[in-house]
Amino acid sequence: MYTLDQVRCFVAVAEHLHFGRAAVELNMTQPPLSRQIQKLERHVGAELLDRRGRSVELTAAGRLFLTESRKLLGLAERAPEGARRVASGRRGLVRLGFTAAAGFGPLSRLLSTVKDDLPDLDIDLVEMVTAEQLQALDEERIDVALGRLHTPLPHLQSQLLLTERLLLAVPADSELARLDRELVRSDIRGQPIIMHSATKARYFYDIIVGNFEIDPSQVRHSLGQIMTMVSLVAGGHGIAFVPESAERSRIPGVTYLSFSDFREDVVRLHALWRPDSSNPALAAFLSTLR
Amino acid sequence: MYTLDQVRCFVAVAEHLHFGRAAVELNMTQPPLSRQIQKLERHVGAELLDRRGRSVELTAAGRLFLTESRKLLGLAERAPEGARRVASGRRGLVRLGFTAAAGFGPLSRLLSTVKDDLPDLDIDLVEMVTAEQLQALDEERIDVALGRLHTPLPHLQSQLLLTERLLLAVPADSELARLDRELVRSDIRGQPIIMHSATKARYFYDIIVGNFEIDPSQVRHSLGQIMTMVSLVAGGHGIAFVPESAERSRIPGVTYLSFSDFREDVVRLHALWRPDSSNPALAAFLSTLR
DNA sequence: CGTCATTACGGAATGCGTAATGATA
DNA sequence: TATCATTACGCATTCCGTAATGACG
Repeated sequence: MYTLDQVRCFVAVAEHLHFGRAAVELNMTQPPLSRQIQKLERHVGAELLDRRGRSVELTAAGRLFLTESRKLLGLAERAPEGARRVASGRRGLVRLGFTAAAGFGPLSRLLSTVKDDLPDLDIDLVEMVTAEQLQALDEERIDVALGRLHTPLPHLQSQLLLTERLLLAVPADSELARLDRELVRSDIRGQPIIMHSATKARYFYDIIVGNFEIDPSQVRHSLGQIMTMVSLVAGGHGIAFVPESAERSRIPGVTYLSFSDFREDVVRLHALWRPDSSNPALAAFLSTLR
Repeated sequence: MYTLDQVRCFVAVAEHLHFGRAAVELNMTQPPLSRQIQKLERHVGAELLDRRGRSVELTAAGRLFLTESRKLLGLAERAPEGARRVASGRRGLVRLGFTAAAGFGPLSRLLSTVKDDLPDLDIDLVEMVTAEQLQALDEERIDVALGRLHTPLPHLQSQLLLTERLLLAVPADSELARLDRELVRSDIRGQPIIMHSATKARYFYDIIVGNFEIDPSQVRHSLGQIMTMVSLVAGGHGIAFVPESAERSRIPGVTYLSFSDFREDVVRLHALWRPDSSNPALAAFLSTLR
C-alpha cells in the first residue's frame, strides 16, 4: 500500500508542476521526491505525471487521482481532530436526565452554557423523576441526572447546582391569593392540598412534612410530577408546595406565594453521575458546571 | 503524518479486539503491530484503544476514528483503480465528430459496440460536416471524426469504417418514383437537383460530377448537410444524391432509388484521428473499431 | 550550455521478528 | 500461573541527502 506522504508529494508536484519547487515546499530535495512519485505510480499502476522534456504535466489518470488525493488528505487530516475532540470530551454525547421542575430554571441556563463552551457536545434530554433517574444512572441509560437528594449516595458523585426556597402555588382567584401579602405557615390550615407522593417524590414529601403541619384530611391528591401538580392548582383543585423554579413555568391562573416565617433555601438541586463513567464527554460536561 | 498501513493495523485490531488475531490477519507478529498502533495514537493525539486488563476495547475516540479509517481505506483502495481505468482508456471521454448522414447507419452500431466493450467510456457527440471536423481535429476540440475523405491526410490516421452505394432520393410522388424500376444515369437528365456544396461537401460533389452528367441549370440549391437535402426532397423541391445510410432516416415522402449502371460502393466513411493524441481513452475507443 | 529530472551511493532512521518483561485475572 | 500486550535488541530494509548522469531546449 502506498503512503499518505507519497500522496502529499504527488499533490505538491501536481500543484507546482515542478519537482524542484514542490520539493522546497515539502522540505526535501528533488531525488527522494522523484522516487516517492515513482513508487506511488508503481503502486497505483498508472503514470500520473507526464514528464516529457522540460515541463511536467498531469496525465488524464493523474487528474483523476489528484482529486481523489485531495479527498484522501482532507479526510486524513480531519479524522484525528475529530478523535481528539471526542477524547477530550469536547465532542460527544451526554444523556441527561432531569425533572420537569428543573427544566424551567437551571436546565435552560445550563444548556446555554454548555452550547457556548462545547458547541459540538450533543445532549440527550430525558425527563424523569428522581427515583427513575437513579435507576437509569445505575443501568447507564443516562450519564448525568439533575435530581433532588437528601443524602449523598455511595456509588455516585454529585454537585450542588442550585438552592431555592419552597413556595406555595395557589389558584389566582383563591382567597389566599387575595390576601395580597406573604403567608405564614399557619395560613395553610384547612386548605385543600395537592401533595407530593411519599414514594415518587420523597424529597419534597420529607421537606414538607418536616416543616409544615399537614392534616391528612387536607390532602386531595398525591403526585410525583411537580408540573402536574401546578396544573391541578391552576384548575382550582387545591394548593401545592413547589420550588421557586416552578414559577417560571408560566402556567396561567396560578399565583406563587412565599412564607415570611420559612425563607430558608431548603430545596436543593444536584447533578449526579457515576464516577466510573467511560464517557469522556461527561468529564467535559461536568467541567462546565463549575 | 501517519501511514495507511497504521490505519489498516488499527482497523484490524478494532475488528478483532485482539492484537494476536489481528497480527495473524496482517501477516505480522504482535510487537510491531503494537508499536504501529502506539505510533498512530501518538500522531492522532488520542487513545483509540482501551487495553485494560485482558480485553481490548475501543474508546469513544476510537469508535469515531474507526469509521473515518474505513472511509479512508476505501478511498485509498478505489483511487488507484479509477486512475488505472483512465490510464488504460477504459474510462474517460472521447469527443466524436460525425456527419448527420453517418448518424443513421454506422454511428448507432458503433455506439452500441462501445457501450458494451467500454461501459465507463463517455462519448461526446458533435455533429459537423467533414470540413469542420478536420479543423476541430486540428484544434483538438474533438478526438476522432467520422468523415468522408478522398485522400489520406498526412497528419491524421484513418480507418475505413463503411463503403456504400450512392442512391438517388426523390419525392415519393414524383415521376421518377412512379417508374417503379431501377434507374440508369441518364434518367436524371433535366431533373431539378439539390446539389452538394463544392466547398462544404466536397467529397460528394467530386463523386457526383465525376460520375454523372449534371447540367448547371438543373441545380436548384447547394448545401453541405445531407439531411437538409433530404428534407428538401421530401418537400418536393428536387432530387438529391445521398449515401445508402441516409435511407434509414425515415423521413416521410422520400423514395430512394438505385442505379443499375452505377452500383459501385463509392461512398466511404472513415474514422479519423490524430496519432499524437494524448487522450488514453482514444486508443481504447479505436481498438473497438476493429 | 543551462536547467531539470533521474540514477548512484553512503549513512541514518525506521520496521520487522525473536526474546524478555510486565500486567492482569 | 497462564495469557496477552508491551519493551529490548539485532538485523534487514527503506529513505534521505549529496554527487553524478541524462535529457531536453
